[in-house]
Amino acid sequence: MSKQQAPAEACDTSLCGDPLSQEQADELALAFKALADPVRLRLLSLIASHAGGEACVCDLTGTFDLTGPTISHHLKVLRESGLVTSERRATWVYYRAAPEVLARLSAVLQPAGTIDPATGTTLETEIPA
Amino acid sequence: MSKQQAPAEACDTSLCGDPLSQEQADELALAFKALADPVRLRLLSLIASHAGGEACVCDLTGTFDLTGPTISHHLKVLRESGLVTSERRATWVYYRAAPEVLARLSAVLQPAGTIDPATGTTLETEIPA
DNA sequence: CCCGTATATCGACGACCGTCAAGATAGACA
DNA sequence: TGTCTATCTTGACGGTCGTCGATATACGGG
Repeated sequence: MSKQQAPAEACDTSLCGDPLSQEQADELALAFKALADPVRLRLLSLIASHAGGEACVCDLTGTFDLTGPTISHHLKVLRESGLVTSERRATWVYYRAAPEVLARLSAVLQPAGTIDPATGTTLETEIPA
Repeated sequence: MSKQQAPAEACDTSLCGDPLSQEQADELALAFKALADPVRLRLLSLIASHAGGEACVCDLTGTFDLTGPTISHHLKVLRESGLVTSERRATWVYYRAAPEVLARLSAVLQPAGTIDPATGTTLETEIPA
């Protein structure tokens, strides 16, 4: 298989195009570090897949054999990494996923293997005719 | 290899569709943990962007202010997580990125934010009143 | 205003991680 | 065989991370 060299834009935000400066790597590593824990991954998926696109903390704690403070800690890591946002409504705090941040991370990983040679675009830039 | 691009199934391998079992989360966390370090991210990007799709260790060590053993350690983490493969040719060892693994991780993150609304899948950017 | 529930912070402890120096292994070549 | 270079392994040290119990803050309801 020959290597597919897509238009310059497709590689701009990915691993295949730029040797990734130290600052970029530092920033990306912070985000991936937030994803590098099974509990946080499950929290994120619970939030992202929850009806209405948001989930209250009380919806999340029951899923794990972990104490409240631990869940709160993981949510804080997700929040500070920008992967989720939180909003307090009355007694409860609701979390929702941050689509742009997730899309950015996805774009970094994608073109290294799955650039479509035909369009040269990634999925999120694909425009239906 | 089949493409999982069917509109209705776009959530099957992503955060938006499945609450992500503990086993899935454990496995994904291992991969993201391998990405959760600036040095490894830069190593991966150097490998992925290198001419011919592969890079020898001697091409990589010069980029960092780190000792040989440390680079070797990071390459081992990348190797054991499946993100890269290695092959010895004569005195040198060549590394290349593993496209399928990267694509899988990319797919996990993507649909949470960037599914086309026409496909009818959940979309967090679209917030109904 | 006080009480109960929901969520977050603090402080501590054990486990894991990144880094290094020293030594080991693999291959090329004489 | 012996030596040189390239790469990996080992063992150790300091720092960071996940988890907990105790405590604090926020809010609604009596």
